[in-house]
Amino acid sequence: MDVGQTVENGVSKVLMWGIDNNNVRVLVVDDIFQPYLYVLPDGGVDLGALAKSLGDLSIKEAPILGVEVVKRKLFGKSLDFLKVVFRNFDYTSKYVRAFKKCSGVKDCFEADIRHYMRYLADKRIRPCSWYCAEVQKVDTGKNVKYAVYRPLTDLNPVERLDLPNLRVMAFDIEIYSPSGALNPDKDPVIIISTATPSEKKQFVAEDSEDRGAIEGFLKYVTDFDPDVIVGFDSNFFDFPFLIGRTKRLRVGFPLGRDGSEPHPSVYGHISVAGRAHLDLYDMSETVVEIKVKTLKNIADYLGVMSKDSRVVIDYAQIPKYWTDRNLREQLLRYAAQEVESIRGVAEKLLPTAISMSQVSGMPLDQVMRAGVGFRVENMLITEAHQVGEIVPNKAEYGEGTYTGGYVLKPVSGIHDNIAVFDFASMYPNLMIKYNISPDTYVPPDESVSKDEVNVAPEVGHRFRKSPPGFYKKIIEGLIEERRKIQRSMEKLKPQTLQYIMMNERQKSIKTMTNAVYGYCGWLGAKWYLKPVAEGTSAWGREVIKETIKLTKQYGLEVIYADTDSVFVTNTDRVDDFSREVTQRLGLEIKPEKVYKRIFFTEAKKKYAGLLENGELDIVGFEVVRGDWPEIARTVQEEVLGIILREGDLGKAVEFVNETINRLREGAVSVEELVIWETITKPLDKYKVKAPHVVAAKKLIEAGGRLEVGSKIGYVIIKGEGSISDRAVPYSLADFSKVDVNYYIDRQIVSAALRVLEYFGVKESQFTAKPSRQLKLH
DNA sequence: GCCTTGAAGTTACCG
DNA sequence: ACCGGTAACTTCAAGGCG
Repeated sequence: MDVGQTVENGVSKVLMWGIDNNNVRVLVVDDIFQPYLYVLPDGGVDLGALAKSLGDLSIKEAPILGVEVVKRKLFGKSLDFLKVVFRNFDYTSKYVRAFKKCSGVKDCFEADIRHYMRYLADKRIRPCSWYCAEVQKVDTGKNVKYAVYRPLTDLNPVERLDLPNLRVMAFDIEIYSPSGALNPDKDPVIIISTATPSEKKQFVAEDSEDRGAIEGFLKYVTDFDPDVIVGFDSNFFDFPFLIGRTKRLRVGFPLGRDGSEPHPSVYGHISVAGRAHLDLYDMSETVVEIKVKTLKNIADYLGVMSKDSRVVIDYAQIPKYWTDRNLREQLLRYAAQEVESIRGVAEKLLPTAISMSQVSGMPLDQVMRAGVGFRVENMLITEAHQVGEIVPNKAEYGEGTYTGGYVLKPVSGIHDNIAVFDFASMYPNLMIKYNISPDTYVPPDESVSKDEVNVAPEVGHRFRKSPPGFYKKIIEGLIEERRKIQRSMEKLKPQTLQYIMMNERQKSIKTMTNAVYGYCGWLGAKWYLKPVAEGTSAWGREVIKETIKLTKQYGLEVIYADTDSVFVTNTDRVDDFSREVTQRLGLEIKPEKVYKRIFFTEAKKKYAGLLENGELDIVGFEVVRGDWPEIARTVQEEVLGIILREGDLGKAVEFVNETINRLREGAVSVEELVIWETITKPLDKYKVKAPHVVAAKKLIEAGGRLEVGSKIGYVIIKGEGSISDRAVPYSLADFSKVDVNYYIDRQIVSAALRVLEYFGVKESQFTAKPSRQLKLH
């Protein structure tokens, strides 16, 4: 469930926190497994002599236990390495520096893999899974709530689909900060709320005296002894604040199972020993439908809180609600609701996190914070060890970009009865088919006979046909595992926890499989190899272009195509068509869906279609973009609906005009006009005066907080100057200030016309307005 | 100095 | 810190005109 490491008396230890089959919390400590790294010698060096001189560099604090000559592969090439085993992982980088100075040493490898990750990889242990081992009880002499063991055998995987009964606790804090600065040296924690499936608690400060509340919370957590702690933005807010506050008050904060305090860990994550701390904010990144990731939006989307009787209190209002004794009750209710939302969301998203942990091999409390690239990499490292492949060091420079997927310009307008076919997992399957892998790639300077290699079209990269590459093995393994899970799901009842878990697991496997392609073209990847990515996409383009040709030969019209999908006129012979394409191209293509009616503009990657079940599928249009205000998105969605379902142009135009009138009359809320955009870098790094940047600066000036990566919501108000000059954070503007004409011209009409101009509708058909005369104002 | 035009910068989407 | 392809917005600077 959680993994850690420590060095005691110079001995490296791996700590595995878990739950046994009697529901007892256990800590398994392995102090036998020793840290190591690989040294690549220069060619022609006397390995024995080099091994000896490396061994001579041994230092007392971290003795070298052995230097062994081993055969390993680096990018598929078999080479001699020296495996240096030593006792204390704290000295890894010291050894690397010393070894690199040593003559006869070309490079060091795998020195940056954390000890516990190497342990998991070497021992094939996946987090959040069941294992069986013979153990020896360890007497710690301490009064702890868990049993401590030392493994006597390796951990053997157990085929078990169920999860233990995890104790999950949500928490949330409220701060009294009249200045809004949220300074732990000054501002007290007024409310700490917790929620478990069976109990809700609140620890409340006595005015500004919060010591008791914090101590109460600490005692509660220690007594309840949660396995999983969840918060919302807790990595950046709740925990840092609590840590700062307890330091200031000089109270201990031993929240960890081993009595340690929460501490910053990898990927900017706060770690609590023995417990998995999860920040819902990280998990919500997987829910792409939610554009602005607030707790409220996430909870609403997942349907975890009833919308009635909800108390809404703005952050800025908290001090008022706290000071005013009559309002305090409402603040407490608000805080209780927040923590209940967190708990509810956690319940829905925990299966995703657990399955990602199982598949990537990363500990549960890291996996959702780590980027996709690192998850893939971690999975690859695990596999590399099994096939004797050394983990390469990160490339120091990239080779620039390469060409990706092919996109066919759509036939614009309305089409009836269109079938969409797509190649399932096209890139992974191409990697299997042509054995595309970092270890099968043949560099241009290497000569090899023609029939031993697959040659990528257009780009000419060569990959050995055999032996099976490292990627091929992994991808085949993942596909097989996914099939197995899907088969096992047939026997399970939907809605059961097991079914949900299996479903999440197969989805995670699919996600990871598809991410391998992106990974190998990523500059930060240890296995970065441009020809692998470039070759894969080149074969992909060949396949889709061939498919388009075959489609035409089949007498079907191709309306649109993007990367691995084609949109064609529907036929009663869809199955024949799939079979023929599959057979001719050697890659499986499947009918994915049928649109009764579909609409394209001239733009690629944008379409709206009516499915056979009556559902409207909108892709790429402003409707699905979070950086368009709700009012424009709603108008466009309605227009598309009317056009596709009823084909009634007049009605569509009328709807747009009604919305314009509603806006003119002030019958809309400011919320519908807010434009949300991400601040992607520090404000002073922007080269142009963009509206969202100007709005962000105004927010900061007014004392607001905004971090890189978060979204700013702004509206355009009336007045002089450019749009940027008139962009203000929505919290600072009321409806009377809003530039109604901007919203009509640039948002509503623009979004509506994107669709309606294909039916001859002109801008002038929308309620006459003083157009483009900002200058006269 | 004003206006038009196209490039640059920026974001968020698709697969 | 997965990839490239794409649309669309606003700003900004260059070029043309008088």
